Amino acid sequence: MSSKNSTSVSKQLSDTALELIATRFRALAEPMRLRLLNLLMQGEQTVGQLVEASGSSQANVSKHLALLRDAGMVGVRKEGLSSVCFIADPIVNELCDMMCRRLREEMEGKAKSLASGLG
Amino acid sequence: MSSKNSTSVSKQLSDTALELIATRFRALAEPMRLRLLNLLMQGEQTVGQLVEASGSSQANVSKHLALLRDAGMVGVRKEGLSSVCFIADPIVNELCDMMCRRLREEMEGKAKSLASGLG
DNA sequence: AGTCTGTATCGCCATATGGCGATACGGCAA
DNA sequence: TTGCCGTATCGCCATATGGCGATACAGACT
Repeated sequence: MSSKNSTSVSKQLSDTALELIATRFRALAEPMRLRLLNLLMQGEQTVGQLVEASGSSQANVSKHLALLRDAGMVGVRKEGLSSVCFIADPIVNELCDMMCRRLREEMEGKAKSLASGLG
Repeated sequence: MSSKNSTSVSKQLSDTALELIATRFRALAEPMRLRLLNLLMQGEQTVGQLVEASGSSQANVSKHLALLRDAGMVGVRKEGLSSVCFIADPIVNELCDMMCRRLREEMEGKAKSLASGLG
């Protein structure tokens, strides 16, 4: 029980844990990667499809996908010549949904205070 | 209904929405900021306390806190000479808890497969 | 074999960002 | 007023990273 992670009230995180968490969040911290994930939420897609749908270059999409793959968020399955990508970690959906919901609430709040504070 | 946002099954996100989401995630994508948030999860703290507890410089802590404040995640209340900081958005706890849980599962899985795959 | 297609990777550049020391600001004390 | 304390901000540097074009690679087709 001498672990530094006291599971009682305060859960202090170790440096390495912080790095790991930060890395995961960093994977979600780029609009293009979020776009790719958002596209993949609609179902599996080949890299080529993602390139076309995202409007970005093939090189960039490939690079972003590699990062998402390294982060364990996206999986890849070969199918003929193509690489079929899919969301490998359901936490992606949860995190994005949560963040979207929060943003929506916030925007509604802002709109309301704007409307009431116009005078 | 010719909008690119087909509201049926798939929820396509606009560019600005993606930017906003990415910005929020980016605020969580740095170990030092995660450390500050982790410290604040134990309760309100002055900037000075955070400087000491984090082991970072006063300038850096201040800069990170400013970013977290801009992201709406941390609030500040003046108390005498000091600035007392607190977590302003409960989503911080949810997101971090979720991510920590996920990492723990993952590490346990890795340990298990490592143990069984040693041969 | 050669060729084409789909992806991955490389080199480069521009920008963004973290950390540092120094300094400025704002409020309290004497 | 002067001086001190707690924070915020500035300038600088080093690194990391996104986007781009070019290229390498791997598998399928002829």
